Amino acid sequence: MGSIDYDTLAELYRGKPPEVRKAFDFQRRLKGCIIGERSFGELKKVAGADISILKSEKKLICGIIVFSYPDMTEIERVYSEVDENFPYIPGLLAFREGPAIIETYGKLSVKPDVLILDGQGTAHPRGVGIACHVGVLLDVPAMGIGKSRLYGSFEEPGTEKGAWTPLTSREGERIGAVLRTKDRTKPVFVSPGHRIDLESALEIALTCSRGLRIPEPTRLADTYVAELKKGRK
DNA sequence: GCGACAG
DNA sequence: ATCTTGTCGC
Repeated sequence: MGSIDYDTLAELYRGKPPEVRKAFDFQRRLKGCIIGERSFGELKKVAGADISILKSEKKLICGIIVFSYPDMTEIERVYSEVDENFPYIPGLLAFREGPAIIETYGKLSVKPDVLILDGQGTAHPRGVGIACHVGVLLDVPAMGIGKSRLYGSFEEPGTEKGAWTPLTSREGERIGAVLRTKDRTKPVFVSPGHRIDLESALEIALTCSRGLRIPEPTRLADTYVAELKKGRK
């Protein structure tokens, strides 16, 4: 693993007014730890994570569900409630949701081969979206599937399921892809997080999309945390 | 200075 | 993320 230490992270999260400059420094260091190649064998388990917010309690509810791949049969689901101590700032989403996801991941008795996160991986202004951030800190293969664009330019992909176009950074680098997961619906934004390449991420995203726009892992994790939230109200 | 801006 | 009614399509 790289040289990222939790003390720096914990210190950062404690900052009352968000210390954006320190977050940027952290992302710069984290970027050097990202492995952009596929480093896992046969894909047998995938997991999806999502967050919902308990505004009154100032807490985040995180849920993670592990599925067998490619049949998408649920294997395990866990959740946790964590204090909300960082605001939502575009480009710094991982500092808000990352701690909850990391804590919840630790509760899994079955670890997935790939973790799918709601949001971007390398398709980020500094190349370190939440999928990279969480993937590196947990040292687990991770990828991001976002419902909308954060960074990068692209051409609209074809309208048929499976069609995709590259997401390009300002410097001309291919940082992700815009993928049509369902015919004639808004495409999703796929990008590598850690220990995976774009081609593998695209294949996984498409295989997990069972006729719906949002791939099963994150889609079901979303309904899971929504139910947990409802039950707490 | 003026937009853009994951969840 | 969250708020929030009806409504269009399979």
